[in-house]
Amino acid sequence: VMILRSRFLDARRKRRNFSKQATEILNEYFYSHLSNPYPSEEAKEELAKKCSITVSQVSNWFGNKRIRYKKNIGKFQEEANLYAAKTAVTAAH
Amino acid sequence: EKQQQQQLDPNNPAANWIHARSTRKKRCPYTKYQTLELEKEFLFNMYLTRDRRYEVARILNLTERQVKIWFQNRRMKMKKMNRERGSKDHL
DNA sequence: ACGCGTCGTAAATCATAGTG
DNA sequence: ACACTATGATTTACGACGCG
Repeated sequence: VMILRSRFLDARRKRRNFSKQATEILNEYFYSHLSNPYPSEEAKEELAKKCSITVSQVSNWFGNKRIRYKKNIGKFQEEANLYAAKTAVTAAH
Repeated sequence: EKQQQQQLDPNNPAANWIHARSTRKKRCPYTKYQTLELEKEFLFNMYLTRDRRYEVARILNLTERQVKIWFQNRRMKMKKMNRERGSKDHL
């Protein structure tokens, strides 16, 4: 019984990558708030809803993104430019 | 004081959100045995008395501070699990 | 002031998914 | 099939703040 339980709990680590659209939304927020990429609880809830993921998953995503971005800004330069251009177009309306 | 730059420029690392205390101890994963014993203790009681904390720390060769923090983290984990278990418990 | 509580996070690590 | 990398989740360790 304990074995079955532990297997079930370990299954939490079974994961699927987020959808392309979800990643798109998260990246848009991240790069448009690059000076302070810390969404409020409310912002997290909104992002979670738009991405169809949980608030915890949004927190995980930002935690991972911040540290990985910081660790290698160069690697994300292209991505940063892409989203900067995208939000610029959106802002231009 | 530090001066903040703009975020509009992609060339700008835009980094005031770089914390990291240099004095912070590097995370060291606990052994299977340590974790198992801590879990058993947590099952017994979610909150430690000072005496139990001293004993657990001594037996597992951890500092009292590490044990205290482990319990704090464990309670947060339980809270998170309950939160997710409550919103939808199908299966 | 002390000391332990929660909350949010950094950083490292884990485990698996994705890719060439 | 098999390395190797990307990515989401979990695990230690604190800082900030609250309360008795």
